Amino acid sequence: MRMSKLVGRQVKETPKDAQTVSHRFLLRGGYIRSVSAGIYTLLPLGRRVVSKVEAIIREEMDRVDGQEMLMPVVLPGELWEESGRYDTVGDELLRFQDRNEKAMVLGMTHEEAVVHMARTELSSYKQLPAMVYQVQTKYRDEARPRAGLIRVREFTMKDGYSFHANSECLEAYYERCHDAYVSIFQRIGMKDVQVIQADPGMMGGNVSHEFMAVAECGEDTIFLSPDRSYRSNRDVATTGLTFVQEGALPLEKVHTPGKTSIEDVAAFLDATPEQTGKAVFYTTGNDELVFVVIRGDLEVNETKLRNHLKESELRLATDREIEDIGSVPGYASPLGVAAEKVQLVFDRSARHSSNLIVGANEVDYHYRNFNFERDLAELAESVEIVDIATARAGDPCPLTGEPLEITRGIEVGNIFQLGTKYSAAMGATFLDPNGKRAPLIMGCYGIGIGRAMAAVIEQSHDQYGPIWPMSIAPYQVHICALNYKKEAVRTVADLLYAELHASGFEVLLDDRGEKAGFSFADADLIGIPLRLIISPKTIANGEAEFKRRGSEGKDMVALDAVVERLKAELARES
RNA sequence: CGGGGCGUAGCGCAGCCUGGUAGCGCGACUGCUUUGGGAGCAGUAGGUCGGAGGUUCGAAUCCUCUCGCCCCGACCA
Repeated sequence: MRMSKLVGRQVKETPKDAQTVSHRFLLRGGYIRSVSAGIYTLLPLGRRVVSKVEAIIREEMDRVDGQEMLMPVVLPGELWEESGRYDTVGDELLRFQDRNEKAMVLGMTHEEAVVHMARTELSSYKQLPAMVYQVQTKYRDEARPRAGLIRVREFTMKDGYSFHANSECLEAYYERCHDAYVSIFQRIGMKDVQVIQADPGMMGGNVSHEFMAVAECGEDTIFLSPDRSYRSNRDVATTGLTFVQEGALPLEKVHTPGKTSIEDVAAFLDATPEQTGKAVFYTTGNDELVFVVIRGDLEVNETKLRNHLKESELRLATDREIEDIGSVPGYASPLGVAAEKVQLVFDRSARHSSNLIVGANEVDYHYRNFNFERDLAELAESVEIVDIATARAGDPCPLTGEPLEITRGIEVGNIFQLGTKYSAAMGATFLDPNGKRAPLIMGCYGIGIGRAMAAVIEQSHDQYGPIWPMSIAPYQVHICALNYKKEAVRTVADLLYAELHASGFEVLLDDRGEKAGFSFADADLIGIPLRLIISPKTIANGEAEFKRRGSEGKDMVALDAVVERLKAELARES
């Protein structure tokens, strides 16, 4: 490609709307342009990078027996009603009506569509397992798009769906897909991708993993053990915390005037927050009250609680609601709680700690020395004890006991063992060898392609621009022809350009005749890995200067050795 | 959806407080010179000041409403 004809200019000044590194460089390098909040046009350079990412993904998906297909972006609402998600998914699902006032949606993921296909195409165990995938536009009406391609409304995703006759088959295939993902992210040049346990969320299912590109600007918080053997999303992270267990002291009611917060009570009674039990009330979507007890220094993790209760809606209860069940806000107590009016949930921290300070369910009073075993013996059967605490940096790792570290990550891929959630709801069944009908067992596998491109830049750049891995660079070689308007330079540059083309290289030729600094700065901003500089000086010696993007060194190469040299450089990459 | 910020030429901004009919840098176009880290000179084109309403003799500037964009948070396969 000749740069004089390349659509998409490089911009010197940083657009004020761009904050993150990848956003700035994608904009400035002429890779993308914003059309509306979270909606982008891919310029030719950006399209080339994305095509390469897609090609690698296709190869790896085909290698695990995936079959590429293509489903529609616009889907009938009734399909989403069948799965139940028409109502359960929030406003991210863009709903609209067609001219006949029929409810339609823009696909934000394609479980419904793929099950619609599967229930007519997959009817026998002999066809299983099967995996189909597509590279397709998704639309999610995000409340707040941000950070360029990291969080957008319209985006391209590779989504794959597997179908199995039994869960062993799903689990085995899930592993294969996991490995394919590891290899995809390696091949597109990501330097640090952590596979972590995740919360399946609205997708449903039990097992799910997220592929996180470690980056400062990431939106997700990841917990890691120092040796990386434990890796988890904040939503599911657990800890190896131990709890103080000593002999139970006598229960003692104490006057604590006006002390309603954990900090105040602890300070007033000369104790630490770890020696207290905190009462937190939630209200479910059905207006039922949940009474959570957790050690005072810990915070409730609402995602864990939501999963435990199998409630999609959960909010903090109002004082009024707390009073309605006979509890006293600020002094609520597990002791004497109206167990028939409220679901009592004990975090393991409160269950396994002894002699806690808890509310007395009476204004201005607390109890010392609450012990679950002794004081709630009669409820021991009915009270659920679970881990619903938010993990903290520095908490012991559940596997190694080492302090957990926290880092930020960009979710570039995720995989789920869906099970039969969609197939059962939508009647996608197959006949097993005994002629028995059963719902298909499913897995699904996604990669955000634009996001992956942005994540690579986050992990591979310098102050001047991206440093593309060879595997996804828009071009492999960038020729800066200085003084291109001089015939001698033009002749050599054009010849080299043609020669490299003939040898199979992807080449960008800067034939604009700009000043050296201008040309170099644009080359840095584009970030192509191999650079050749041709100028009156170099051709006088029959040479070109070779430089690798992102490294300091440069050297002179004889013009007739250039192809060979570049081939060697290319080989070094793979 | 809560909080904050910003909308003036393709991009980055000044002007607004204290109303008087729009400017700077970069970019674009033409010509000449220049050519190894974002060149110089001369010239040209380009803006209903996000939109609507109001106050005023007069509004980019003051008031009201509205739309859009960015950031933080909530939310988020």
